Amino acid sequence: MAQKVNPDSSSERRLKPLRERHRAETLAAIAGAAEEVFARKGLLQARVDEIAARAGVSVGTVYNHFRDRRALLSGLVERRRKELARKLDDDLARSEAEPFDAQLRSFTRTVFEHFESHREFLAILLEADSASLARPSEASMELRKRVDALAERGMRLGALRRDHAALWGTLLFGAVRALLLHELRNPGQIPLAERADIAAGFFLRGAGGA
Amino acid sequence: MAQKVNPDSSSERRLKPLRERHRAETLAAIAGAAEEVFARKGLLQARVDEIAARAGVSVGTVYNHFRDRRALLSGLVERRRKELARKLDDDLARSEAEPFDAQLRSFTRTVFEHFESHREFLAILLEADSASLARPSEASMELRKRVDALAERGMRLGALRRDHAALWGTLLFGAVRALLLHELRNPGQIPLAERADIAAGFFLRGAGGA
Amino acid sequence: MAQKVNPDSSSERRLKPLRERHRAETLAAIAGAAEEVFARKGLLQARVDEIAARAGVSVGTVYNHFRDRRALLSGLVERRRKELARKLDDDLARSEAEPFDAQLRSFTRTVFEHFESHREFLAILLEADSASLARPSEASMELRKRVDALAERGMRLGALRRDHAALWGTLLFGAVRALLLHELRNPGQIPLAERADIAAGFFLRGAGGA
Amino acid sequence: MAQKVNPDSSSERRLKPLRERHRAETLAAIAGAAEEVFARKGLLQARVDEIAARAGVSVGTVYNHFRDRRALLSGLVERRRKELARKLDDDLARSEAEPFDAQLRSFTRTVFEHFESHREFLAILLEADSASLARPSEASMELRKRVDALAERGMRLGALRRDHAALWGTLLFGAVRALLLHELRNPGQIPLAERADIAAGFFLRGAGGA
DNA sequence: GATGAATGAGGCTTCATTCAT
DNA sequence: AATGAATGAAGCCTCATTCAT
Repeated sequence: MAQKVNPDSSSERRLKPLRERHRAETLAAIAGAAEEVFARKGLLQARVDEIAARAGVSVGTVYNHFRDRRALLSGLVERRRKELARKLDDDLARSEAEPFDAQLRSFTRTVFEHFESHREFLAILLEADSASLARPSEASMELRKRVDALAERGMRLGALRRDHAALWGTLLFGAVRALLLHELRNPGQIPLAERADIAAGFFLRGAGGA
Repeated sequence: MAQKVNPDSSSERRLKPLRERHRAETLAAIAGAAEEVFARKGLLQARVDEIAARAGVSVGTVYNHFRDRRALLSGLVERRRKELARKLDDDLARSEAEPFDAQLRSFTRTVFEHFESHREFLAILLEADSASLARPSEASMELRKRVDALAERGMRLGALRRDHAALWGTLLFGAVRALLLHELRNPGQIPLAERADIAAGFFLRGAGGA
Repeated sequence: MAQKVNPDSSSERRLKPLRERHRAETLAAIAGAAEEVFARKGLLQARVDEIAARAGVSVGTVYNHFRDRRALLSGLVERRRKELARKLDDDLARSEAEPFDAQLRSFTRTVFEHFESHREFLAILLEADSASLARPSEASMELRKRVDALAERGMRLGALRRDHAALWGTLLFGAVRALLLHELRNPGQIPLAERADIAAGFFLRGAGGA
Repeated sequence: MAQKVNPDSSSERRLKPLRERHRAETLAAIAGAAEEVFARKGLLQARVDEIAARAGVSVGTVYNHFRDRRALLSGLVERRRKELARKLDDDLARSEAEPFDAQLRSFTRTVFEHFESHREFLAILLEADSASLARPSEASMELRKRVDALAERGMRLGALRRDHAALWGTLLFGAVRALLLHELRNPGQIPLAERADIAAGFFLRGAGGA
């Protein structure tokens, strides 16, 4: 393959990506550290300089990447939520043809898996969600859209009743959240796969008798 | 026997109760103000100064009644939780003989009513609940006991399945919480009584189709 | 003996002394508590309300007896110093005819005995002495007068040199103070009587060889 | 070997030392200001704000260098004590071969000189010494070691009696302290050199007659 | 860009003192 | 004269943010 190289710009070409790569690495380090510190200390007590220290950079560097503390936090939250949103989109697309029951289980499973890999940060998401009652974030809305879309499918397929259409999303979310909290407080008690099934089963059939 | 009552000494007798009454009033004023300010500004941003000002007392007075900011907040939360716990006890006692379905509706109704009368403070309870993931408060445990007791009754009456006995409490709580959040974000959309019925219905039967 | 009693005023006569006696008791209780608390917590950290509590009275009562915190403290110090001054006066008068050597030992012994009976408060006196470098208190001057009078006697009797007349008082005080401090830090190591002798001996002859 | 020195990179090399130098200057400014303010206002009344202002820095900067007010104060005291300890070590080494009489005078002279150059801070040292009766600081112990070492020499040389070996250090300290206090209250009355001689003379021979 | 010392507004808490009862 | 809740000025300390190097 012929390489079209402009000798003069080659170093420049490489330079930028290099810098960008380095920039990205720094950013990732900060984000990772922030995630950990926010998770460990809580939204209130997490301090910027501790995040910087844990990321192995100076405070100044943190502020070169994020406008302020608020931006750092919300950036993180949004990032994780978008990640989850993407996964859920894949999921919804993949399971389109399956019966609703399977779609629902796939959905809850994806959610539980996502939290499993960022378990530490879970507390933050739960907290942030409650703390900003007034103004649900954009990413939070994005998530809601997926849940609502799933609920809509369920109703279309006749798997969900239509009597409280507007609430199914909220309630599915609530059931998942409750199990996540349970898992946080009683770690390792119920295997992930089962948790997903329980959430889906409860959402569909409730706790009612035989 | 003739009672030798010195009318002047009665003032002495009344002295202590009077002070105590006044002290209690001050306490109530502080608690009320704190509830409002914490609710309006959030757990993070509420300032002791502002609470004192709104209560019409000086900062020092706040600290005469609460060791520190933390104690003020947790005191409030505990107080409200205990209040609710008491109401739920009454409720459980009153509805003992009724069918489980009715007991459950009564229970959820009491919870919604409680939050309705302290709507401003609701955000705090929800927040505080998540924020203290590690160490659920005593009062929080008290509430859980009531939910678990109700679930136990349900299972005894054959109204609830036994397959996930340990989770029913958590899930009922989750459903109620979800509807509370929905109400907070869409105020006045669903009447209280109906909310209670929806929560109970969903818990028993899920969202699954006809 | 005929008692000349005015029947109308008799109750009044007894009343006043009674009240005064009671007043004196309260005062003593406060002073005692203050002495203890100042000694235990230090001049800086001793709090008025703790003193009141330990005296078994309310804060208000403390302020009925002392203008302010400063007056309470200096009152105490002055009181103890005056007590010591009185004892030293007795001492000086009693030992007037004895040889200087004996007078000196008697003097130091009285000082050590005084501190022995208020050991806890000793730290305060030492502290207060240094702390108020600028303005030695009136009572402090009173004490100095006694020491200086003793030194003057010593010189008159030819027992003390005259080369540094103005300093003997200071140096005697210094020697006594040093031994008091030693005792505080190594309690019970040297019996009181010996301490007095050591101080007197050192003051007269120094530490120099045979 | 040719040294490839990039002049531009030298600035990088100098960067850290420069900052460190500046940091050290700030520290010195704070320490100096603290010394002055503590001396002028007293251990009790000196405020951190004022120290910062006088040092020409913000409060925060003070706290970047000292954990808290207590650390600031004890840091200062320790620093001065260590300084004196070093001087005394030099002194003890230098005068080793001289007769004890001369060693002693050299010792006291060094102490008086030290206080002369930090006269303002003297009050603090005297105060701090009494205030911390319970727990003599490390540096305070260091000083005691020097005095005790000197006393030990004196006894070895037969210049000091052995009857109260353990007390000579304490008593020498006491004599010096007494003269310092005298100087503070009657400034300029006795020249420094003479003060040192008086202290030494008194310690060796006492105040006793011809 | 990275660094990290400096900044200083902002919040919490204390505690001597007052005063209505 | 005693009480003790209320007062609020005063201090300490934190920590997000800036900026000179």
